[in-house]
Amino acid sequence: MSQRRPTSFDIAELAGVSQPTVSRALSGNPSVSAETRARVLAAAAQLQYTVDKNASGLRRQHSRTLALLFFEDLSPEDSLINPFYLSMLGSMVRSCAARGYDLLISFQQLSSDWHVDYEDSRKADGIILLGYGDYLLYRPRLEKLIEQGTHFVRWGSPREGEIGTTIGSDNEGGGAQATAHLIAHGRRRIAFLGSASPAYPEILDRWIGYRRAHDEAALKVDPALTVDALPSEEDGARAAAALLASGAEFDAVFASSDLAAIGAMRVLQEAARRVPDDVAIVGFDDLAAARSARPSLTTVAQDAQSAGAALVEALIEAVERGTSTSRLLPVELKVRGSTVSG
Amino acid sequence: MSQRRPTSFDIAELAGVSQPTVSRALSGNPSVSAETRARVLAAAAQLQYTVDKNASGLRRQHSRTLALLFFEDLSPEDSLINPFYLSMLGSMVRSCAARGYDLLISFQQLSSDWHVDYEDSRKADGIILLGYGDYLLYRPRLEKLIEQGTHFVRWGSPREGEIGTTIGSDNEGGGAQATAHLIAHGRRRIAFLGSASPAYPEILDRWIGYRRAHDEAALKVDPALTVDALPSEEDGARAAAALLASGAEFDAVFASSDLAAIGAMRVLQEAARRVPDDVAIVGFDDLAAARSARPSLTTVAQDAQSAGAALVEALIEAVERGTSTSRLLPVELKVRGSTVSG
DNA sequence: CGTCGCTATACATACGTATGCAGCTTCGCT
DNA sequence: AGCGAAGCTGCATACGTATGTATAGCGACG
Repeated sequence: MSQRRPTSFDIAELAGVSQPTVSRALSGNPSVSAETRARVLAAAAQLQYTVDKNASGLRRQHSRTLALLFFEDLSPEDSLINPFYLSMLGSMVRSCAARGYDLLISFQQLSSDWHVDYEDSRKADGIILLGYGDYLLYRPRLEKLIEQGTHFVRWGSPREGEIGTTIGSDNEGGGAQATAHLIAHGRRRIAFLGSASPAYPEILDRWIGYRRAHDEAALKVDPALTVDALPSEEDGARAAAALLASGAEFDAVFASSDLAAIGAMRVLQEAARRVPDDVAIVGFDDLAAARSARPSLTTVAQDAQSAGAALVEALIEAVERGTSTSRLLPVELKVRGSTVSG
Repeated sequence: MSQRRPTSFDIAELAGVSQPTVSRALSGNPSVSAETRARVLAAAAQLQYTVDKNASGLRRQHSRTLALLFFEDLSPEDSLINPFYLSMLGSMVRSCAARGYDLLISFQQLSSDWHVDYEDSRKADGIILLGYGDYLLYRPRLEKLIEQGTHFVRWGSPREGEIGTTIGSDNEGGGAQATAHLIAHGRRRIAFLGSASPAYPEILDRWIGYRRAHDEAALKVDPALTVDALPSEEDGARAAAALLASGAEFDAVFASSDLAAIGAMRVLQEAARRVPDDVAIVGFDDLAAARSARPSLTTVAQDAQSAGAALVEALIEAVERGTSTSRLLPVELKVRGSTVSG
């Protein structure tokens, strides 16, 4: 019953033309007459013909496939991907589909050997890199990719001296906005939950924005109020606990991620600090969880839809035209219940 | 600088053997002597050779790639994938990698034409189907897949009369457990937020469990307490509002998904019903959001890790051996603050 | 000592497509 | 009418791999 699947030769025979003509007709080559094209299309439809992508890829030396590579330092086993990346997934898939590309997906431990051989093995024409992780571990891999001539685009912090094409949010601007918002509402001792280390450039940028807002308000940044926290609920909780234990005074928290903010909010509430009366909290990302937190979380929204689309567009541009440009995406402060009552 | 990538002929020349010997050596064919194999492997490593998967796939007529197909009725634009599916993603990717398969990812609107041509176009050897949607729309597509001889596995409700290989949680058992738990804590008027319609077999099964638990406790099910709700926060909120508006008395809610439960909890709290004192709430899925809800949400946990692995294993079995078996995965009730105080 | 059998390798080929090139037809221009 | 050009189409081929079949080498046994 299930016959051998039809090839372009079968279409050719049915349409009364040669196989090359079938190939040209289907690919929209203008040297095929309209009448012939119509016959070929009809035959193809009749036999439910689809191009064999293996053969096509072999012949054309590219696959019209992009590889999406998540990598994480943390959570080696349960590999919980950062929800923000996940929310990009939809728009990446849609953008790929709109451009006729497929999307291959994969995880890597940053600490692993990282044989990024999708492009090597011709399964993908280019790679989208997505992940938090120690930049000092990360950067040498990027250098190797460039050396190999691999097309890739990454989500990160586009700034001077960055390597490769980088798409990212305006982290510094977002950090400044968030902090300025807190200052405008009378907060003076604002803790930063994140890391001012160059190992995490995105978070560093948010911290730079935090500092800039202080400068602009002629306030001093107290180093005791900066506590390391990776973007996870557990780490945010841990950092908030450490902050409480340190005895430092603070009337606001700017967390470098929503997850950390939510973890911190839980710990602070359990310690009987009222949010936002005693402590105002701002996060970063605008995950769904930010909206459903109680109180709802004021946060700097990154536009995951645009981000995913921008990554795909940039990579396709790199693959097809060899050029590509880094981009900085705007962010937007969403004011909610964790900073203003009511 | 960036030379033409090496082929098996280059390896052959370097190792002083023929191209077929290279192919056999790399694929572990036992007819190659250990000494020759070692020479070939060394040459391959030296040139950083990787097999061209297009050529390999063309020759072998399969791609060692699986396609993952999300489809949704709802949210056509922002395409928010159900978080539970997303949490399967990790284990699916890992399982694929462990078996040497790649994973291709795609979305479909259930209402669209659904040209599932991944297998047709030889990009994938089989398809994993994941999604909520009206089963009456869904089933004809499955029949077509079977007719085409496509290998596929789907996440759903494995029961009598189901078509194709289906992996799913013990929804009926979970529904019964959740309901029995509420009954055991003295609740007598338990609302069900979901749908008792055959269009959503998983949800129907949860409702059947809900009814069975009532039967076993010699309680009557009040039809007025069953309210339609799709698995989304908005719909859960809407359903809870409808329930309140109906004036029906109830002292517990069993929501057929965590998202709906969280939406309902918010609405009930805003209506000054105390959780769990006035209303106990149980969800289904055990998303991360269930843990961070306030109060934390009692829920029936589905094991996303096992689920993803089981789907991949079943599909690979179908692809490689032509056999495959449906499986029912156990669930576990997680008791938290939304049903018991303290 | 010849032949058989086994092992390890080489030879030849097919998978299905896309494209450079050649050839044919038709038309227009002089 | 003759010639060139342009528009379509067919011919030949290459992409890189995997595998069926043939062959060479070698030891063993009658």
